[in-house]
Amino acid sequence: MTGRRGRPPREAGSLSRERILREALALVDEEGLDAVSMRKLARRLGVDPMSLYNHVDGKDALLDGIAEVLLAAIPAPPPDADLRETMSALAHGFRAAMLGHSRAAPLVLTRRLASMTALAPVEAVLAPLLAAGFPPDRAVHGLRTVLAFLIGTLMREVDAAPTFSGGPRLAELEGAGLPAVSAAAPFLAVCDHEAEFEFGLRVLLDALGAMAGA
Amino acid sequence: MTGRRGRPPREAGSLSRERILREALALVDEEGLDAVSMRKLARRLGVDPMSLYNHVDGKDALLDGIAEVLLAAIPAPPPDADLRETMSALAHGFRAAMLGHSRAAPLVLTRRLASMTALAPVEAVLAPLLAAGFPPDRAVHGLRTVLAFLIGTLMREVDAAPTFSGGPRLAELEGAGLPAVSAAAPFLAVCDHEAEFEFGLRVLLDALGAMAGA
DNA sequence: ACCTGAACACCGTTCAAGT
DNA sequence: ACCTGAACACCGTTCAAGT
Repeated sequence: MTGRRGRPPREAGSLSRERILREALALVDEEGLDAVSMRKLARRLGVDPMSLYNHVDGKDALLDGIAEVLLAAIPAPPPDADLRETMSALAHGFRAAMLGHSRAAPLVLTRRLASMTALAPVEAVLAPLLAAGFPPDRAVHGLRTVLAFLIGTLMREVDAAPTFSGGPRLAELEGAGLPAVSAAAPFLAVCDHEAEFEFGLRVLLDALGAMAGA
Repeated sequence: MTGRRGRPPREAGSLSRERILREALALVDEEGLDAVSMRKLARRLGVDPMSLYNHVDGKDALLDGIAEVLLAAIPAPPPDADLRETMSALAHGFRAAMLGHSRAAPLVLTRRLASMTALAPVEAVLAPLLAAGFPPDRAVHGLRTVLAFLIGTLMREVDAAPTFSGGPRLAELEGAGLPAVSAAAPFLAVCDHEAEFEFGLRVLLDALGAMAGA
């Protein structure tokens, strides 16, 4: 922990939306989403809580701003790649961006974003689908299916969704009429996120590839 | 008179975990998750805020309790159905349970549950997979893939995830280097949740069926 | 244009006291 | 065993006042 608490009046250009968002993301990374408050963030910035409102529209807008920072970290796919490579690159880029800030990821995965920066990845997905011959309605269909998978999978990786890991003990299960659960218990106890992700992605990209033919 | 000792003119029966959870769910249904507070809930129940703590372990446990109520509403699948029918019935039951309380659904979709009631649906999914010949590790694989899809899809239906509906106006898109987005704009503007759900589910159940053969 | 501090209307939870 | 109210340490945000 670096000692950036008690701050003298000025330092490297005082407040700005960018500096606020960067500090907010650092706060989420360190202490989690529940720890975010306008007052605590202001304290970290050495500033009165109300000063934040000159650059950010309130707490909800602040959280949206953090989500946009995460989304902006998704790299653009190589422009010469085919449909499958493009989709795969974007999916992996999305995943890497979320896992790089796993405590902030739920902001992207659970909030409705209406900003322009949210549209850049959408463009990057739709463009190759249209180029592959998908009519626009089915391209949107494909986009949404892949996105639902990504959101659901990442929600689990990011610890916000159930894995059934350290749950109840095995002994209770057998006596409780849960034979299948107890038979699979050792595999419920661990989760290879990487493998789960690759498996699901392959299934979906195969299905998209088959649709592209028709 | 009514069996219980004289008590201030409150509604029938005093406090109980069950009554608290029912009222909490009603509060979420009416005002949304953000409106839930221990104090407001107590007010609705005509009770001191601190009385709730005799039946519930705090706000987080209260929210977990609401999630369990939702999960308990998933009907058991018909016992004589085959793999595909069983999985389909459970998926539809899960969806119906979430859509029946869409503002509370994020509690199920985003929180890690470690309770026994969360395991009943898991048992119901694993049992037919094992019966169909899946080894336990691959059955868990299948469970998790379907669950990720359900969570991602329902998160969108429940309004917690992006649909790209009422976003920026079309005119801005063309000038912003988003040709694919603007070409698909009319389809991004609407979302047939039912059709999206059925499409994705079919893709996954087909893949599971193919795996069952091998 | 930006920053500040007091003030308002809330929170979740601890604790000591009541029945 | 259950319920209560005061108290503590917080919130997000409005507003009037400062520079």
